[in-house]
Amino acid sequence: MARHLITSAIPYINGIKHLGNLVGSQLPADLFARYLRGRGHEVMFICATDEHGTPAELAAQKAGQPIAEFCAEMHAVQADIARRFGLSFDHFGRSSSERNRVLTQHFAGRLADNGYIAEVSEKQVYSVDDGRFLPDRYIEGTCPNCGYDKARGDQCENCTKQLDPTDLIEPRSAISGSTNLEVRETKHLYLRQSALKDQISDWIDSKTDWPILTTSIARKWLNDGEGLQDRGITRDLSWGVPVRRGDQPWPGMEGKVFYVWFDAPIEYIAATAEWADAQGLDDSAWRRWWRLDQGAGDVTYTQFMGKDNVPFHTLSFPATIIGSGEPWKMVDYIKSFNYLTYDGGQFSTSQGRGVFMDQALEILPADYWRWWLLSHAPESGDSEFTWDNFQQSVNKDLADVLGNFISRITKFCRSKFGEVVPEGGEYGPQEHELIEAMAARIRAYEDCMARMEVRKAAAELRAIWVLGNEYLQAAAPWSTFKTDPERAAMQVRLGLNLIRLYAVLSAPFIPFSSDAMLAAMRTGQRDWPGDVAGALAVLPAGHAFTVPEVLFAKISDESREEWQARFQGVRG
RNA sequence: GGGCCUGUAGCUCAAUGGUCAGAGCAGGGCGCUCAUAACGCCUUGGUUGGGGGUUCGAGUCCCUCCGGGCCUACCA
Repeated sequence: MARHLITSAIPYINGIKHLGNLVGSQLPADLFARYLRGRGHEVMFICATDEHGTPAELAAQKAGQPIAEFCAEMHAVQADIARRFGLSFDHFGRSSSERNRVLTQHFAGRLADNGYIAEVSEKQVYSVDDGRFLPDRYIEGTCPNCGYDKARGDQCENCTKQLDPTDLIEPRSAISGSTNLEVRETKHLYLRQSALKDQISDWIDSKTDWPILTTSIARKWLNDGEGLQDRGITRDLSWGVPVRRGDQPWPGMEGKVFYVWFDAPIEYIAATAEWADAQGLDDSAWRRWWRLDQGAGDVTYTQFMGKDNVPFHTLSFPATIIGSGEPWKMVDYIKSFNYLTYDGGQFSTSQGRGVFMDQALEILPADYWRWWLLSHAPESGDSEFTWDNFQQSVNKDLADVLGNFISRITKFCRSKFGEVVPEGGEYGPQEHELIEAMAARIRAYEDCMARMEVRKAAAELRAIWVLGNEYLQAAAPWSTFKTDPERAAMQVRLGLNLIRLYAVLSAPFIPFSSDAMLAAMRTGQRDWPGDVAGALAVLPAGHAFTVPEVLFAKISDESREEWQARFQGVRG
């Protein structure tokens, strides 16, 4: 039994996430966590909401709520949706927690003590009417290059030219439209990543088994231009972790907060502490996951994230940890994902394009989404969601291959033997062949899971389901029943046991259906099958079961067309 | 502009430089009748984006051209 720490990139607080966000981090992390738990390992699966930053403040403002209230509400909403998607976090924390405030300030203090913090004075655009400094992209104006009148301060979306806010002609606040802008001097703390570059670079080089997507992004940032640059870790905002040097004030930094990307990864640690608090445990309970000097030496730590998060997890956060000089657990494996696109374009939170998590659950059970998303996870490149493909895959895999298998065996049993596992008969060559084939498939499935090859794991699981149909076809209990009822009984008994086995094996992908299958078989025995023959004898003759309702209703053409139309345009 | 990823059957994807480039779906044929008109078996289908090169051997390595995507450091 091993100990696995798993974190999913923490979703931003400003709204309900779409399916692209889900498949890029939380869902595969959940798959992995459920699998490892199923294998009997000790798992700590952590997620949280990422609550700081300008977009959160603006979203709250737009909603007409105080920021703290807005975040509390949105956190509850996201937590509820996550639960309904079956995301099995041990704790779903909040980056605005007291635990994170203390830890973030602690790390900053340690970094300063070790000489990895620089104070830098810089000039930034201040909007007098908004009463706030504006990040570059919140300044709009006319592009000096192409004349586009909605160019942003960081880049013109029309001609793609990189811009500085001061390049813009007639600049205005993207928040209020105010042109009452001025350049003000402000002081910020910078994390001296450049001083840690060699250590980070060596560390990345040691990770030879990481996905290319992960290491290539890291190397690009390490080696591009003049190499890894220092990064500002404070902002002039009111909502965030107040800048302090450990538990001491930080002279000259009054009224400023830490940059959201500085405190967000620290929340992985803080959320584990929040978990301990919620469980009524003391600090040693979470430190044994995070401190190498307090029991985390045998922990394997895996992070899941979309590719846009990779620089922060391969560079900034490691810089924070290394720079602290303290023995914190660092990540062992980073599984990163490309993007899921929607019907040829991008999912877009701002434009409401695509399917959002709450909407997805309104129209179909979570397992439908889980299965499709995971079996089409964007691992080697971006992958595309289309309603046609979704309907076809889900109907074929879940309804026809798995669901119908369960129907045919349970209903056949009921009609010939009643709702009880029948007695009699002994295995012949077909059964031994099945067991052998099953064992090989399960091993392949385990290998894929261990390597976090999500799509391949899904394909193996599906092949395992197919074995059941192949067996039934070959064994044909409906024929043997006529001449050799005992043999038919043995075949049906094996078929019923396959359902339980499938429930156990499928649980990481489709946990709700897995529960329904076990409930129908009236068993709670969900041990991972070490010995396949034994696993197929768990339900003994005489064991009562219930023929389940249709587990996976098919998606009709009418529904598909309706949803296709509904989600084409703007959310609403 | 620079960098990275990607291009394989109608579709979605596999393939440590080494048998005849493989699966699933879709298409075609046959079988079965327990089952959600489901399942099983067989089968059609590819000049691996184009062109050069290295090699005994290239989907895989190199060069070049074409197409798609992403990143480029103050959104997170």
